[in-house]
Amino acid sequence: MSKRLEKTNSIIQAVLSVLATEGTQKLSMRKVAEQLNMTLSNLQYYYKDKDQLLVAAVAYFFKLCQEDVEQTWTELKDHKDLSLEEFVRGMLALLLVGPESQERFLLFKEIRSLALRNEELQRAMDQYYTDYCDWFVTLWSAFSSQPESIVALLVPYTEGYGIVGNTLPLEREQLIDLLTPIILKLK
Amino acid sequence: MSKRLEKTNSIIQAVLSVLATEGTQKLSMRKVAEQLNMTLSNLQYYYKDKDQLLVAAVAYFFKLCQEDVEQTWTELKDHKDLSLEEFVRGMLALLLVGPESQERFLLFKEIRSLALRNEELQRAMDQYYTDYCDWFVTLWSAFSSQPESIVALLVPYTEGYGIVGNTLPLEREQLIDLLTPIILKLK
DNA sequence: ACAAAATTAGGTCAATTGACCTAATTTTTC
DNA sequence: GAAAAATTAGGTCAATTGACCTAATTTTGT
Repeated sequence: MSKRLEKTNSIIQAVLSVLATEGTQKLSMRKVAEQLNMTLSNLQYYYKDKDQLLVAAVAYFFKLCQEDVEQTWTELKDHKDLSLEEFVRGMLALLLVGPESQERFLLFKEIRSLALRNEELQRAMDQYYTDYCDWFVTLWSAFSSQPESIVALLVPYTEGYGIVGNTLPLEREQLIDLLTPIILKLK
Repeated sequence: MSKRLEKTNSIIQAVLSVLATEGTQKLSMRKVAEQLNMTLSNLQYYYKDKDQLLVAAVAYFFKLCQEDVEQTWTELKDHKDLSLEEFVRGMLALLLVGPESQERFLLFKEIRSLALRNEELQRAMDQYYTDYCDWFVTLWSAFSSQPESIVALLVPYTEGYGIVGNTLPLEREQLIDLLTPIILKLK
């Protein structure tokens, strides 16, 4: 990894850190530089304006998420002794993020908030979700003849769960019990 | 309705209008006053700071939504001649909002963005969703013995659909075809 | 050692914003 | 018609922010 790449990565991590701890409204170039013990000038040497910084940070974040899902998928797949049902339950447990992934989901919310009035970010997010769905379809196609249905069910559901999950009349475990047979029937 | 109430209502409508057209970041006391052809001083005569204004606006918005929901409730009640399947399909068609309800959904997103770093608004939203789920459970309990499951399925799904609905591998009609039998099986 | 890359220091500038304030005037209410 | 409520006018003040700039210095790669 080139020095420049190392640096831009650390910058972007600082952006995400500020975003997670203080939110969109308080995210400024100065604050990011401060967190890195870096000069504002130097930060601007790498990202000449805030927009470029945000776009880069969002791209980085999406890449991280995709890698996470990919890793869990292969881990579950390597578990040859898992039944299909156990596999589905494992995926659901991953997707219906509990309090452990709170920060990540908080970041999702902040980024959504940023993208709301930023066309470039909006496009980037749409692209991310499209790619994510495509990829997810190919994964499920190993188990089902209608992977599109599974994806079209799971992706919006997990998004929505992150928003209203704590106000539902069922607990997370019950949701997994509810969803698992539905997925299994989409063979 | 008292004069004061009329005025505060018009103020709050202006807040929502600015929120819908320009978004959270560009919402300022001055802009709201400007939209009302009102002095900043006068606006501050009614709401002494921005927080009070936001809290009032969000409460108003939720009340509107609740009223909508209530109206749909009575409309559904009057339609006694619908088959269960038609009923479910109709409900799904309503919930999977198309471009027609864009503005309302945009407002939802903006308010979510506001609430992200405002505990009072956060509590208000949670309360709104909880009430909404309760109401929805009572509605479905007329058709199913597990209305909680239906609600726990539909509410997050429709939330998520509003976010990622346009990037899914299935069209809206196909989604309704997919979801209807799932709901019908939860009897 | 030399050139390029990275970094610091230190600034300017215009714009926005929330929070305050007072005095005068108009409108409403009773 | 008098008191209360609503409204205007006009301001101040401190803080933040993004964007921009230049000159000097240090670090790194080769």
